[in-house]
Amino acid sequence: MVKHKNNFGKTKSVNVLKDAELRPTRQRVILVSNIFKYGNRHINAESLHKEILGSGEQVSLATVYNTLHHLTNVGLLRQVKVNSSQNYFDTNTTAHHHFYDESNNSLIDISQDKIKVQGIPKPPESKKISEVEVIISIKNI
Amino acid sequence: MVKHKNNFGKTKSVNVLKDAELRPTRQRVILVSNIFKYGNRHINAESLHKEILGSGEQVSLATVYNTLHHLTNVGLLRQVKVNSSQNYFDTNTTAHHHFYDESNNSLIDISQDKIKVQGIPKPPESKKISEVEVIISIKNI
DNA sequence: GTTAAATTTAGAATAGTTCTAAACTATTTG
DNA sequence: CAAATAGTTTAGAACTATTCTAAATTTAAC
Repeated sequence: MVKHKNNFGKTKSVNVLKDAELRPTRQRVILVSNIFKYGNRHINAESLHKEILGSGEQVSLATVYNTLHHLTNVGLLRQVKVNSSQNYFDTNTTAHHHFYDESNNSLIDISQDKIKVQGIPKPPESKKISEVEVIISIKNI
Repeated sequence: MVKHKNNFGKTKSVNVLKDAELRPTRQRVILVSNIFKYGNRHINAESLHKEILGSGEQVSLATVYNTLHHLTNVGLLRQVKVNSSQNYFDTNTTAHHHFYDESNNSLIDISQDKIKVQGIPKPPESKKISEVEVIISIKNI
């Protein structure tokens, strides 16, 4: 897969963090730059941590977890509901769906307008719907 | 919630196991009886284990895990893909969908004929679809 | 610059699950 | 039906992903 490196440098990362009312610490700036440097991605904590160490920067794994959760709380990331042992965070926070490849635990986006879900029932009393997600599991033929 | 106890005694459990080419050991018979005694359920290993110990029977946790996986492999159970820390096994193996209650990690079945998913895209080259699942996350108002 | 508050960190703790290898049980064979 | 063998169970160790803790550090405000 070809990844396009976007313009997501230090200044932009600092602004993103400030807008989210998160202090732009050295670690968070590194994390935000890496997370949003490419187009939409599906990230898990361990591999993001390795990626950052690999680029010569130092951020602890605990901070990676903390930051992923902070970014999720402010709506910059979204957790994907797949039954992998690891937690996946998606940089695409707009409504969309996923192929989930069971053979290598990878996710592929499916745009919202491709798939129509009809007949969503009313949620139970005193509950509201927070998200509708279609997961299409795939495996090798 | 009211649970209806069905007729799923020892003989029936033994037959279910034999049909699945699993040896009907004491432990497996206990497990199968408990799993299928009520209507459709969403089970996780820890609580099934507690339930069995509570009824005065002895089965190790390792055997609970082993048996849940065996039953899944032969198609008697199905794993549900929600992003809880625990793995859920569903006794309803027919195609259907779920409400996932984020407030208490519980699942509610939605029958297949209620929800229509249209426009499922073709899977990538040399992959095939193994399952299409709609997860409607709900939370307290 | 000083201070107060927020953040980071290493490592411990936790939770859920899988692994291991010895003991046991079910089935097959003679 | 006894012995052989193949499959199963088990306790506990190991493992993996994640969260917690509390001390050290950094940031932001004054």
